[in-house]
Amino acid sequence: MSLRLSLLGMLSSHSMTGYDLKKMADNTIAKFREAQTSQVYRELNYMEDIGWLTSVIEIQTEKPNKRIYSITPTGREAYLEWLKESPLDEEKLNVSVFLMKTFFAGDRSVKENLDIFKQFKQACQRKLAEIEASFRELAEFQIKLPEHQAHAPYWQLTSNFEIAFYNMCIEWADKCVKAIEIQGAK
Amino acid sequence: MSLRLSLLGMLSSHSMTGYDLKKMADNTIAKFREAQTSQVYRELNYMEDIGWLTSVIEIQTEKPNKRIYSITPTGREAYLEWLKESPLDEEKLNVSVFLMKTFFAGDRSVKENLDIFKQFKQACQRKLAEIEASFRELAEFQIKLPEHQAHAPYWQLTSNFEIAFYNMCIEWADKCVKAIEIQGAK
DNA sequence: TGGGTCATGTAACCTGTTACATGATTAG
DNA sequence: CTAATCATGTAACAGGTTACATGACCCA
Repeated sequence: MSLRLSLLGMLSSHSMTGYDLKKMADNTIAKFREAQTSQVYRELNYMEDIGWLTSVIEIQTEKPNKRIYSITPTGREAYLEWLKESPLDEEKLNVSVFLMKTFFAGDRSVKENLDIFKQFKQACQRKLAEIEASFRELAEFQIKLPEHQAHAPYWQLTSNFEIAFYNMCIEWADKCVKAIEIQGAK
Repeated sequence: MSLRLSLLGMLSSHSMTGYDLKKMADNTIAKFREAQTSQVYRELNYMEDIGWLTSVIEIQTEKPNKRIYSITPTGREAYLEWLKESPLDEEKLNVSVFLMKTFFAGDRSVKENLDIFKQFKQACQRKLAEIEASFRELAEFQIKLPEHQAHAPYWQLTSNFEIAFYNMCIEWADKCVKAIEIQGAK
């Protein structure tokens, strides 16, 4: 789903071939979501079927012909709607999807971006609170299963990771807000 | 795959039903990998087919009968092999798989754990170096596509995230090593 | 002469998700 | 009376991965 929308996002600034999209994805969003060639072509077919894209074949003599995809108004609408969704509208806080959207955030207004990053921060703070709660649950679980003693210290390490992760996200979100404010002031 | 191995890991300390496994997964590894009931049963069937598990039906009168799964020696071997693999043996550094394994790290020796966490740290350091390289690639990409000016500051934010993430991982790995050393000294 | 780039895709498979189905007991 | 708990699963679908197939041109 999010690969689909990312391809759409790339096509929203340029018409391109599947081949170009694959290369662009490798250079940009690959860290959050890899794009297999086969999946790229499948998604393009699908989006053409549902009317988000149209394609034209360009005949070349020295090189293989290429099929150039362009976004349609319906496609652009779908893309902007996806971008607009805040991390709270999505069923759960999915950080890698959030990062993919950040990659396309230039297609949102500065105000929208400020709001979204602030919401993201709050969502992370709530996550931290949840982790504390599940910490207690895990402790109860440990009491019920005393034979798991050897495992307990490592369970703690995974909880520590989560806490460090969301704290990092919060700090990052703060820095993003500042950066966007400076950008917006220009 | 990693859900499969996680279920196997849980069964390696206790024989349990699918229902128990689902509950246990919800209480423990759910943050890294969710387990749908349907998938749990499918994986159990599959692992029984390939000889990693056996099952016995326990007839109950007041409650529905239950099918209790037990790990076989082949299954235990497969589990320990999976656990032993360092983050470098796996094709790519997958942090959430690493965390799942951390959850089961009590089934590895203290020495193995120390090695693995040190290797994890090194892998993260290498990732940081890669990010710097891809930073430059992204910059080139921007030069080629000057119309992407509005996007550039947000691309920067995603790179910042990655850097913060791997730095956090490195710090966490250091703390883990210290914690394991203290634990091992007992 | 061998590997990289350009350019398209198909087929099969694996994993994960959603929705559906059943039914008794027990606690509030 | 109603919701939760115990306990099992199937079917269909969606999304991502792996492997395969083709073929010309260009550069070292």
